[in-house]
Amino acid sequence: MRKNDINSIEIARIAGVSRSTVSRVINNYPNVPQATREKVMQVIERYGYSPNFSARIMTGMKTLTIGLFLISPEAIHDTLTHALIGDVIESASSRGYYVLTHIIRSTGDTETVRKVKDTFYQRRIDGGIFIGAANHEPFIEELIAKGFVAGIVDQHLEGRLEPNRVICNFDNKLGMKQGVDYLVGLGHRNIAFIAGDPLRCSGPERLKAFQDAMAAHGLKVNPDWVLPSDFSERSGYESTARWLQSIPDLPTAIFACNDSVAFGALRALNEAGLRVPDDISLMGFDDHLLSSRIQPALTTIRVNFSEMIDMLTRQVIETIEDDTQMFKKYVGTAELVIRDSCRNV
Amino acid sequence: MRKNDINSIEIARIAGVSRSTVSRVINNYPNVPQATREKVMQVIERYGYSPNFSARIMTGMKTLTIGLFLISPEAIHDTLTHALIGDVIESASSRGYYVLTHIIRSTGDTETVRKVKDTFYQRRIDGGIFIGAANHEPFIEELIAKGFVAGIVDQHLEGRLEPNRVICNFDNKLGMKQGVDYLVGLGHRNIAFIAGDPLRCSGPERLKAFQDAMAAHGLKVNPDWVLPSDFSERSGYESTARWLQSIPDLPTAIFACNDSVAFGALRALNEAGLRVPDDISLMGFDDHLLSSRIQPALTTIRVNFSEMIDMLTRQVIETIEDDTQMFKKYVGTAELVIRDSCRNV
DNA sequence: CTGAAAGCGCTTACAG
DNA sequence: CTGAAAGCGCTTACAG
Repeated sequence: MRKNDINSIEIARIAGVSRSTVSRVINNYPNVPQATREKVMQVIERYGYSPNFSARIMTGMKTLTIGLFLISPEAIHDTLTHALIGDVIESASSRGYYVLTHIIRSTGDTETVRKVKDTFYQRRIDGGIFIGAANHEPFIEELIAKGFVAGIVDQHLEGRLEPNRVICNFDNKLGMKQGVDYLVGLGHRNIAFIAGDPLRCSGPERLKAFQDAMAAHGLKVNPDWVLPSDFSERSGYESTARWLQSIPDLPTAIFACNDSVAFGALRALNEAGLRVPDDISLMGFDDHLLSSRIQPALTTIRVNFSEMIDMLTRQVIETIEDDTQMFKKYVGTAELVIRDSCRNV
Repeated sequence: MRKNDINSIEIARIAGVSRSTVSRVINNYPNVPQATREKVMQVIERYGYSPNFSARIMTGMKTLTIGLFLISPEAIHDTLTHALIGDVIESASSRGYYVLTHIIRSTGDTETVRKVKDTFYQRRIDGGIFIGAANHEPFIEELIAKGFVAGIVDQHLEGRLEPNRVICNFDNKLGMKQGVDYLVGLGHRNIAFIAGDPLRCSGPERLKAFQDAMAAHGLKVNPDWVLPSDFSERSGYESTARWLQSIPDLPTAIFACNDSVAFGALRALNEAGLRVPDDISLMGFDDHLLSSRIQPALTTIRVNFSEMIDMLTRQVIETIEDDTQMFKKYVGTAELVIRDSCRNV
């Protein structure tokens, strides 16, 4: 394309000052007399001049851009993920920031990881937000160690309290407790659990919280009733289908680590001729956008994603703009939402 | 933050060549002997060097980034819009491109428009995609006139066939015809229409297509039965509610310009004690993600948004990479999807 | 208060 | 095949 119409040298010449002064005006330096400022501003306005972005970055200025990196092996067709992206953009835009988004198919692909790291090293962004990463993801830790600000959804690393690490977590403990209390209150004693990705923070955390909540009622968890998944609908379906073929007797309820997995489990149950909640109760976690719309409407634990993402984005930006900030962690709320997928036994 | 660890001068020194040669290696120039290339590459690998992004841009290189600009007065909480954003990111990521997203609340805000234009002028992006713009949006036309490549969803401007203009449209004519044919086939003669935003391309286009399709059956459109909207659910609700209070008698069916508007109309109808489809039939356009899930499931015209967006993104990137490309326009498909919201009369 | 100059890190004709 | 040098457009100590 063509180069910028006009540069600061031209503006300086026309306004009858030096480039230094033009720069001072643009950057609102205090030591410029009002008269000079106005004179320069007029020329700037007249010619529609705006300083070259790359040139400014090379001198060390901020980019007013944050990166958004989605780690997802599959194409992103999940409405919840879409909403998260939208929330980050919404939140950043409202603060005058751009969002540079990229999907990371696999963190094992060195080429991709290199490109993402370069985004930071080359200062295309002032900071980044990571969604879907493993609890311990080496390249993210490397970036944090180098001092870049990183916002991470769903992470818990003991003792890592760097000021440039911004965390936002789910209240898995509270959520699981509410869910289990509710199921037990309905008379359930035999409850299966579909666990999430063991590498992600909420995978083991939700499982542990489930076990603890069960134990609080003096109930123990049958190891054969803990199924694996990776938080995806597909894995929920496959895992449940396989499990149904292998077990001698059924629990009265299934608690899924999230709603997507519950959707998959529901499908597998239906295909096996089991009806929810008549034959078996099903409980989710997250309150996915579709949870109120499926048949039967899913009883679940509501997480306020919009609020969490907005908070995370806001704090990432604050940390970028003020490097005296401390380590920050936000924990979202968890609230039982009773619908139609669980019944009395 | 801190500056890049190492620069091309260092690499050159260590490899025992000049910066020119390092640059030639990085950019895969042919005139570098294999031995030299390997020697330099080794040093680059060893030090994890990658050339500074801003510096490269200043010399006129591509940014491998496209802008995505969403024009929307309201906060974006619509799942369809979220999906569109996801599709652009998905499509661009798969081609190695980053997406810089920004929401434009109002094209009347000169400050915002200025910032968006600067994104192009300052070469932060190689091209942009616009969603939700008016059919004729001055600042977009200005960018196209300056030679920037712009991908636009839903635009038709007679005779504007610049090679850097990439268009993707809906087949409004075919869609409306299918919808009207279906309704007429069910016995409907009196059909109301909720029109879309008159400034957007598909607003007047769908209305015209509706009128033409009706005329083809010898039916004329009652002017009192053409309601306004701006394509939003809210406007569909408000417009329908107001209209219901003012009209002496009801049509047997309502054709909404899109599904969001249909959702709003449905709510207004329900609140007025009218049931769909028993008391009145309702038809949408787009096949929104929720259309199959609402009560009653909405009969509508399916548009393959994912495919449209993927095509648009792809062609924008192709146009960026090869400036000998011609003007391109893609028209999506339109297909009747029969569900439960229309009945025989 | 203000200008001349250095510096940011590349790429690309140009000359050899 | 390769290097020295110009150029991209800013900002920011520095000196006055």
